Amino acid sequence: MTRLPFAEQISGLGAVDLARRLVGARLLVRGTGGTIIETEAYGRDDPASHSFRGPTARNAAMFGPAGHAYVYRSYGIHLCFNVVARPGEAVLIRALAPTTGIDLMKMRRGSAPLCSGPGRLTQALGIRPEDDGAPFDTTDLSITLSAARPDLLVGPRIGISRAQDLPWRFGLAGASGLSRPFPPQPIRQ
DNA sequence: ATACTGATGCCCT
DNA sequence: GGGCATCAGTATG
Repeated sequence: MTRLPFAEQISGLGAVDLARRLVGARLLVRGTGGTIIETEAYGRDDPASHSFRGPTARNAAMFGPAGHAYVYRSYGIHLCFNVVARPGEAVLIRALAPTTGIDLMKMRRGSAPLCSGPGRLTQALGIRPEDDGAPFDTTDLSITLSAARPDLLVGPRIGISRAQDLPWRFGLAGASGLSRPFPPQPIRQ
């Protein structure tokens, strides 16, 4: 049973919808990976987004094809890994529950936590600057969406100074290994 | 538990 | 020169 290319599965989704869909999906990078448990959406007219001021050399992948990777260096030290949605929109992957290649992740990281936080996750998975702009559905890089729609936690994004009010951070309810706790969730009935 | 600091790349004004 | 979509280490309640 074949499956649609990842780019087609997410075709037309904005960053917020894609961020919600990616929680619970499986991410594999060259033999390491796990279940995505935390994401953040970054929009096109979003003051906290790298795309806010339009295309540059650094953010070019955010304006490239949907369903490709956007990888950038953060604070000069860490890499952060995103999935491109509509033009100028992307989803930051902030945490995984590791399932595959855990020994390799431990060698790269040295100590726990392995994938709790965007910089730790890229180190554990061996993400490289050259992965910027790369497609999924390859032997190096793949995402498998989950059929289930798990309960999500929602909260403000981490580590930004603008648009702090937007509830564009999403987490898998009940997951351990979130990069930070979520605020108390509103009651759903 | 929170608070600060240094490491470092690179786009922005 | 300023400001980060961060982390690890250290210091202090």
